[in-house]
Amino acid sequence: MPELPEVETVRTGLEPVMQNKVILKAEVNRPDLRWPFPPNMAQRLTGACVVRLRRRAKYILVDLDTDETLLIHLGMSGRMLISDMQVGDFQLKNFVKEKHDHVVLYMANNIRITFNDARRFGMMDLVPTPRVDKHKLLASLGLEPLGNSFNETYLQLALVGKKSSIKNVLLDQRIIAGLGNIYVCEVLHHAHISPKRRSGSLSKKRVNTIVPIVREVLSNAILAGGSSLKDYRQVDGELGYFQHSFGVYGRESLPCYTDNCDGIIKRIQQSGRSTFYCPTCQT
DNA sequence: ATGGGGGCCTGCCGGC
DNA sequence: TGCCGGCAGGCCCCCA
Repeated sequence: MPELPEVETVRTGLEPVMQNKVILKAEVNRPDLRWPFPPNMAQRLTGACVVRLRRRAKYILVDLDTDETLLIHLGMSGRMLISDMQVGDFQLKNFVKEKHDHVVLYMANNIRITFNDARRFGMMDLVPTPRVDKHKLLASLGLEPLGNSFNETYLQLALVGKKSSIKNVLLDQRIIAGLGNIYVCEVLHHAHISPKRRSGSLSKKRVNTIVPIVREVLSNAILAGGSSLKDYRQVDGELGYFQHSFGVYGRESLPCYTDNCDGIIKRIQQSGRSTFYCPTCQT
């Protein structure tokens, strides 16, 4: 699931239970996710105090007082679970481990944070904090869509002369970092632009409309995530899997929501991935 | 240089 | 009930 808004919601949810807290113990239950964990990850996390949590694109960055940063990506199915524990739980090992609980952090505030990822497309790495931006996976990321540098001129420049479809370009993390399959579909639906359009064929005027729509769609989703984020004690503590209602994604064969449009949502494949759009109002 | 497809994994759902 | 194909919100990597 996790695109930028979901990752931001997870970061927000983790902040109060991790920031300024010491990791008493880290448990690593397998050698890898998508890639091997860094050497001695458990030992390097143990005893570290979390200084702050940041987000870059779909990555969560946990800065530690050891001058290392824990880099986390949730992949397709990664989740963070927050749960209470009794003092000493981590020594007694008496809590129930669910399938795919790959990494467990026992925090000094008697809270346990569990990284669960069925498909294991996620990743974790430990890198020196000053060099985290140079990490192979972060180095080539494009602009944050909610940052100040992302503007009409930037997008025009990024699209000019491009032969690939506007959908694939908006999905390209080297250009805009954080949009995924769902929100690209949503953005293009709002902008009334066909996902099949060659990027270079869009007028400047139409390109310009995309920028505020990206901002709006993402910030609304973050707001929705934030408001669905209850106190972890009241729910199951699962972060990263709240359900939104989407305007076009997943609505194949249903009527288009656009005002005065009587179109029916269609689903096609682009670069092997599903695209949902309205052939009537998206041109 | 860039675009497209394969592959990584497991789970779930619908059809037969 | 069981099996099978298709699908899933990510992204690296290889090939043309």
